[in-house]
Amino acid sequence: MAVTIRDVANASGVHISTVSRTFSAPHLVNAETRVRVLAAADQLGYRPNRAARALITGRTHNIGLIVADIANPFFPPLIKAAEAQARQRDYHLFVADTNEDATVEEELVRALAKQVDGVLLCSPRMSNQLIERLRREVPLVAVNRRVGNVPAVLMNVAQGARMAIEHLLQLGHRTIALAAGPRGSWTGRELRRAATAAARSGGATLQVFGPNPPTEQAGRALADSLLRSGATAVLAYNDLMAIGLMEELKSRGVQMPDELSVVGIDDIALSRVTHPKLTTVATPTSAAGRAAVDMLLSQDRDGAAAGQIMLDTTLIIRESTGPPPG
Amino acid sequence: MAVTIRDVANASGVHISTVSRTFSAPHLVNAETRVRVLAAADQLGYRPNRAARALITGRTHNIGLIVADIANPFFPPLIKAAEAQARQRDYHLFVADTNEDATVEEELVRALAKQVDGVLLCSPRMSNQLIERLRREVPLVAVNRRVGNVPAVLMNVAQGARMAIEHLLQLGHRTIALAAGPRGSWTGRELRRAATAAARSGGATLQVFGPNPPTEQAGRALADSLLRSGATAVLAYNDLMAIGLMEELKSRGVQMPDELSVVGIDDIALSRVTHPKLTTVATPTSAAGRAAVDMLLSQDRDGAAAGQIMLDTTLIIRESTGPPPG
DNA sequence: CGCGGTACAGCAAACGATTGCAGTGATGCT
DNA sequence: AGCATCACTGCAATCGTTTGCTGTACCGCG
Repeated sequence: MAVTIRDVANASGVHISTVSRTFSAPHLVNAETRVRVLAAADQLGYRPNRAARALITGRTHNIGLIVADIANPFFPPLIKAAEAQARQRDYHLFVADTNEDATVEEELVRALAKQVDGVLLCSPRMSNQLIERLRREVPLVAVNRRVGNVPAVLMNVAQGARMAIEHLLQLGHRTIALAAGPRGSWTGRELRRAATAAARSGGATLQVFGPNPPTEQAGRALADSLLRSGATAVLAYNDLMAIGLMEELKSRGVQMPDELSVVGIDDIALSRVTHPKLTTVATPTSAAGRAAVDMLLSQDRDGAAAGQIMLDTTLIIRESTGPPPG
Repeated sequence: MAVTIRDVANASGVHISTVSRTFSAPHLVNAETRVRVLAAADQLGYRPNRAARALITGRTHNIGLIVADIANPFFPPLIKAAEAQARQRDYHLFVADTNEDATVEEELVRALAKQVDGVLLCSPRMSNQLIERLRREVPLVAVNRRVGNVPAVLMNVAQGARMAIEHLLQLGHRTIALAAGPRGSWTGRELRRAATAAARSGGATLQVFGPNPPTEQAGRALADSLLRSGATAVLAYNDLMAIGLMEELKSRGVQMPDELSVVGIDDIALSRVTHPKLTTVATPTSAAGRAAVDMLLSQDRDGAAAGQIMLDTTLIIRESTGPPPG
């Protein structure tokens, strides 16, 4: 019932190999023949069967994208950009969600390995060791994680953290809290390292709270200890936590930024509509999605390792930061 | 280099067909042989090649999910639920984004048709006629769109609209505005029909503004005409528009809900953190994602049309609605 | 003892494409 | 004229599975 290469061959009076070549190596077939074949093909509505093609060429023209949580607003722009870029290169994108679970993550890579040409691992939670191992089974690009020389697209959160801390120092803050992210997050480690260094060199103390899941919920839960800590400003692992925290504080009547300054990371859409609007470090998620796809595909073609790239972040000052009280 | 069924056959001293049957029809192979094969298989790390399997069985165990805009916060929970449900049934999910473009939509269905067992069409923008035609080329489930007897998962926005309007009537509003959605949206038509009816039967007027793209931007742009219209309450096509509108109004110093009440639809995560918090009609997106996958797969098995299901919505009253001024 | 049945396991033909190789006619060069 | 070259096209093997059919050994039964 489906129209195959054979139908096209019959309809245009040539051998199937000629039809095949019309699509995959047009310069090898006579111009007249080519138009005849193409005419027949689109009159019949022929589309090459990708499974058959994959079987013989070994390339599926699919790529897998694995994220910790599709519903986390950080990811959709990345997914969107990756999908668009992939499609433009005639690739289709599998999307899979691990629910922040490292075990699921591994299983997913393995399950996908055979039916994709490569996998994009976004903010993976698994161990370095495992990533290096999986890399030998399937071409991989890590996003937001540096491990050995595994090809990676990184966002410069260290730089972002520095800018954020310097912004707070400049406002006069001397006791700053860091609402840390989940264990196993590369971004989280970078953040902590850079924030600590920046605070110290500015003569301030940085108090770390965590690890925490990267959720609004977790942000809420932090309100208590934060309030007791005496910190006058908080830098959160991501906007989601920052927003949760702000919600909780607001419900307790804490004025922001007058009583406490809050800075997030990511610049998700949400952060523009909170009250007060969130000061945050914007991460280039769309660019990262595109870059990751490009890196994966070029790696795939060359066989060569594709290196690692680091994308800059930007501090966006809105309304949730101000001078410390008193 | 990859391990195939042949390697497993060699390692366990049986014919490849026996290996194949060990996986796809275990009852046809002797218990002892079976354990031998399984042992060999997982020692070698064998995974059946889905392309080869697809080629002969005609079933890819993939399904396609097409949405208008991945970054629209309405969709990620739906995608997430669909992906989880699919995976549980041993299916993988292709995700594709149309950028709200009906032409891209059609092209995507066609491109995916050959390599999936079915397609989930979420809030499609294309014509009814086209949907019916495509349906003959590939199993389809429409989400948020009723067309003929195409299998569909619907959300009862009519009921939601009714509840919202009644809520506003009860508060005393008599001039209500509807910020309409995009042309070609089934949800939009339902909404308009139900809202108009509910308003009329409550003795109020409903003024329609639109069509508009379903974006924050569009909501912002509506502020002017809305303010001039004399309406004391607005029901928006979705939360995104409602939020955009609120942002714009806030920047002009309009107090909500005192001077104007706003109701959204969808209950996206954002709507809990705006100021004031948005009163909205919650749509069961996760349930819809799961249901759509189930419907697609059962349709696929039975060949029979799978019907249409309608999921209930809930009115969530928060802070953006109150009595009209004066 | 022979016959039918059962329970496995192997054989080989598909599925729909790609691709190295060989064949053909025409053309160019000497 | 003869030979090498070229441009094209056909042939057939191949990718990794599934599955209908055939073969074989064994069992129970009459």
